[in-house]
Amino acid sequence: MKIKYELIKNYKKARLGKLKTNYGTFDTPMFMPVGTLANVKTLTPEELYDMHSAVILANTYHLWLRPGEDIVDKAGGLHKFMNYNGPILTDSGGFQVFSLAKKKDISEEGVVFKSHIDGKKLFLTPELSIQIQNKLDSDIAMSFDECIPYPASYEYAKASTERTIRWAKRGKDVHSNNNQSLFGIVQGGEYQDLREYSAKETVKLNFDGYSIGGTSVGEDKVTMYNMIDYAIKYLPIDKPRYLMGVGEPIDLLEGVERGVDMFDCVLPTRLARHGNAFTRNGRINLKNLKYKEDFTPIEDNCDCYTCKNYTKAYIRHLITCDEMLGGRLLSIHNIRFLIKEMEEIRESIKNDNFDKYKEEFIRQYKNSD
RNA sequence: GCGCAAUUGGUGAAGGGGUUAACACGGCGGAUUGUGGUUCCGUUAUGCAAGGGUUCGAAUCCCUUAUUGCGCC
Repeated sequence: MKIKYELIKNYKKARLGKLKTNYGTFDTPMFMPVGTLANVKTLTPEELYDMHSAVILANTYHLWLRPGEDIVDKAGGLHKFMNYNGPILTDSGGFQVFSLAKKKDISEEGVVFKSHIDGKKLFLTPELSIQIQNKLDSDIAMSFDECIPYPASYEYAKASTERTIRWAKRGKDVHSNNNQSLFGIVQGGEYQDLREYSAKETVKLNFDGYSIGGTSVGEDKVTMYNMIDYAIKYLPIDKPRYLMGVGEPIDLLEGVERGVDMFDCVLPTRLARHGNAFTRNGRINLKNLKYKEDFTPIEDNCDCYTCKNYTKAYIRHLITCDEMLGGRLLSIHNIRFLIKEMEEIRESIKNDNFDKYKEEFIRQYKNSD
């Protein structure tokens, strides 16, 4: 079956909902950790369940190159391949074309670009992206889009946005996995009328959910929040809304306030590997000398495995020595931090005090040390 | 005891009279938003074994001392 979204409650524009999938039912708004190469870097599925993580995000482009969608198919699909019994969303590869192809040639048909592994010439089309995702057998597939750089001229953004809509239709036409839902992606750059146009045209194609893409590509916060506002009012209330690639603690609050249901971001795991941890008082860098003899947990009242068992001084030691356990322990903490934040956000919506929760969270987060 | 050579930061070192002592590693700090796990950026010797001298100018030349290495009695 496809996913089903049920809107439970509104608090102004913020939404409380339930997302029913073949791998369980989950509350929204939610945060989804990124597992590009069929794993959330350094973590096991059991560890993800323990921190109440639900959906994870894997990547079409990366799995297409290695190991190849046929291998995953032979394994019995992505869930069996990676031993994950929660819902999986696959990104389409559109963002990778934007982020890691130095030379790319975008045409109506698709994108020609070079493999980041061996430089081999690749050609990815909307149809191919969907076909690969069908084989990967994720629960949610994403349309193949072009992520517009920032800044971009109006003419470029308009042409690209219109093409992304044609690509969305082409992908939908070949989509053939009845156990997989398909989301459309709103683009439009920073332009209000293009965001509106993109949202309306994408909705006409009748997807199972809608994403807001093309954010967090170098624009300032105000511009990013505007990008959400411009588009989200044209999205149907009975379908999930997913803000792609956004995951700073404050951005989650800003997104929820505007009506976003789902977020994903590499930040908690990437920051972890570089020694950074989220705390209620802002981000800290465990590499800092001041933690050398700090034998307290990252956060005293955090319920994660890391905080219940390890000290800052020990994690600093691991990170300093480039030991993988350091990145693992910090990944556990950082993901749990965002998931816990979402739990509290949902609770605050339920209790009609989201505004107050948001204000208090931001006040504390920015008042670091 | 005599002769020869060496001594530059936390480390490996470049520079053999011209001004701010190269580069690398390490250290310290920052960045990171649909992940190219090894990335990027900033900073880090007011000082060249110590002292004295020559010179407009010395890590670079000279002298003394110390330490280290090699060779010879």
